[in-house]
Amino acid sequence: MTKRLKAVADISTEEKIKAAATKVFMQKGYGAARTRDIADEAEINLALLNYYFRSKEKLFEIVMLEKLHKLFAAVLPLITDEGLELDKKLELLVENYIDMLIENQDLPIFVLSEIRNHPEKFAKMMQAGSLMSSSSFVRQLHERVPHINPMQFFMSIIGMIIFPFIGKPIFQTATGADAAVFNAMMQERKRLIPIWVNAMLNAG
Amino acid sequence: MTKRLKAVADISTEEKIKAAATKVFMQKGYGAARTRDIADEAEINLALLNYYFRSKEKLFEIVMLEKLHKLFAAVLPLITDEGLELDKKLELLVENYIDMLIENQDLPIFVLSEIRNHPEKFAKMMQAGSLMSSSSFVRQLHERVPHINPMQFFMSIIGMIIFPFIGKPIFQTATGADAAVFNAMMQERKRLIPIWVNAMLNAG
DNA sequence: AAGAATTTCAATCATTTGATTAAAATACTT
DNA sequence: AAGTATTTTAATCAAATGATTGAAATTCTT
Repeated sequence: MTKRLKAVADISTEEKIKAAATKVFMQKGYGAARTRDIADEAEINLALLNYYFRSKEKLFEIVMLEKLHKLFAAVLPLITDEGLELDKKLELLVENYIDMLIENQDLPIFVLSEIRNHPEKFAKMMQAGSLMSSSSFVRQLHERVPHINPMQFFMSIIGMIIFPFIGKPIFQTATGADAAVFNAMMQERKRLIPIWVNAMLNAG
Repeated sequence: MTKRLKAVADISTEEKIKAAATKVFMQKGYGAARTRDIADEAEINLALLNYYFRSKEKLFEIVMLEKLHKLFAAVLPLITDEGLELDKKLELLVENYIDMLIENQDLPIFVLSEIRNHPEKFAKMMQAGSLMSSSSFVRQLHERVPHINPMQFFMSIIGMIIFPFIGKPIFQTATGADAAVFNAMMQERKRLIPIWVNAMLNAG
């Protein structure tokens, strides 16, 4: 009861700060992000940031956990699905992942560079990593091409999906392409990558 | 004459600072790197950093330019070589690049995340980017599979080569592999990727 | 409407950080 | 060896930064 209408305000300000923090952390990374940048972006007093989140680090952990989840949620449920054959799984994986990445273009570079900068934390992510290597997707790859380490295929598939978004600043200027052209190319890859992977599996 | 023996000392201290800066910048990124970390790492007085390099930013530019060069030097001369047929070029590209990356495992994530954090600078790199899309390698890809944008192949090939190094923290825990196992897998990829790319080109 | 709880703010603190300075130490020239 | 130029150091500065405080404003309860 004491909480009913309060909760509304809570969400409003707290979410405003979290959204601003997400934006600033994603742009500059944890180390270069300033709590004042976040406060300005959220249009709130600096003290409110500490009032709601106690510290820069705690706020970052919340943002980071959400991003980590987003990066893995698009792939884990699919590749661990036991009742889906390889070809269909591959097709859905590519389509879902590329769609998500088009909407979140600098998610991968953010997550991967922050992981590199704070390798100590992220024991939680290790869990997701292990789930991958024991997934039915990897097992199916192994059954299809028994004499090659399925992780070799897995790294290649994920690389083909994710890497264009990480290397975008280079590729985009390389091709002189604007955002629309880049996105169109990513759309095209939803069709190409499954064809290519099948060719790789048959060659492997 | 005034410079003869002086030069020896110059190189020693200046190089010590540059080496320390390289290490710290690569570990933490520009924004989170502290000049005092660099001075400590180099075992020199903080003032010497500014004596030799004027500022943190100038020092960073030197380090960054070297890293950028290293990242592109391993690939540009090869893919722009007009007198090498596609298959051989691909084979050499994969071998050279993977060898270089095994020796410089966090080069890609460092360069790519710094480019993202300071997109304004790096007009120099755009040059390298353009050289790629007009390279004979890309032209040869286009001749081999005319109905597909050769940059689609190019992104996939570079992605298969580079991405495992960027995603290493995840893949390594995913597989429970130590550094030696990871490196062995990268060696194995020197053989696999050319086979796979050929299969892709034939399927394309 | 009065009183209590929550939220917001301006001001301020203690550290950290990039950079400078002036003096000391070292190396070089003659 | 004396004098000059170069390199190194300790001390310090001003600005930036994460965080706190106490009071003001707002919202909620009764």
